[in-house]
Amino acid sequence: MTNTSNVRLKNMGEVEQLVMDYIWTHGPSSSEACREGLAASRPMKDSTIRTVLRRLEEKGFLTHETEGRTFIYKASDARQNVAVRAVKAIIDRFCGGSAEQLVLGMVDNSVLNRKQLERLARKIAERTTADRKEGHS
Amino acid sequence: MTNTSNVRLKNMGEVEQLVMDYIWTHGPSSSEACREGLAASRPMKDSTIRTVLRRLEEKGFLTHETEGRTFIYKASDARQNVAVRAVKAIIDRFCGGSAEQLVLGMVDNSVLNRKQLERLARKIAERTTADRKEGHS
DNA sequence: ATCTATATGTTACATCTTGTAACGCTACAA
DNA sequence: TTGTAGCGTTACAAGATGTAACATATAGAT
Repeated sequence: MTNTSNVRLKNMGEVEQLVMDYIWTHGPSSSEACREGLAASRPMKDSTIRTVLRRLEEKGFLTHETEGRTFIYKASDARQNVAVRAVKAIIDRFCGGSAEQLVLGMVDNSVLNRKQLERLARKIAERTTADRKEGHS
Repeated sequence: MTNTSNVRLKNMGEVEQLVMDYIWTHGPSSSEACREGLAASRPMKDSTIRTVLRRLEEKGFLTHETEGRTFIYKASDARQNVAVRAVKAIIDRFCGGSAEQLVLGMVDNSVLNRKQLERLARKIAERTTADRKEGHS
């Protein structure tokens, strides 16, 4: 419930996205690994990608540890959690903090299709039951 | 299904947010109305707010019509639709286009509480049934 | 007809963010 | 010891955003 992070969830730029996606997909990586992995779609000088990595770390999306003398960057958070936090930010901004309206809107707008809705309903049912047993609100 | 808008949903800046919120809350407004309405929390020169309004219109968030010689700005879209579109953007970016994972994540993260989940489940049930009758996917 | 208040048009500018990169320094390997 | 692989530092252009001054036009009052 507590606002876990003061870290402002600024938008990532296009390249920052690419790099995050690379790391989310390939796991902890060196700057060189990123550079090579992205070289085909997005050639970058090594200093470029290192700058991007550093900034992503400053923003809290990445952390790094040293292996030998090489920095290994890894995502601070799973892709999905970042997504959820981003959505949370939107909810706070546009929906006065209530996610419900938004999700209803998504349902109305068919952002979710039938199959998904069914699975979702099941999941919600489980969750609801579990909560009730544990007496959560 | 079709990508309805090419309008890139760039983040609004802080002041732009304030102005949009004002108009969403108060309905179509002149620049002066906005200025006065926001004066307490955010004093601005008239040329300032007019610039903001113009930019919001350029971005497609507002339109205006003339009443006498005064511009009356109104939101192009309801707050909620903008929110849904913003979330859609996130889904495309982080979830490969599938909203399901995200919403499940929201459920797991208690972004939605029990009461909301129940209402949501009901709504989903309705929606699902309706779809089935009409044979939608 | 002229003047004035009010509303819009235009232009400017500082700060931040993002993409891109050059240089320079250091430590390990041959 | 010397090259090279990696990091540190600094720079800079373009775009976004907040802020505002100055110019122009026009409806209404006198």
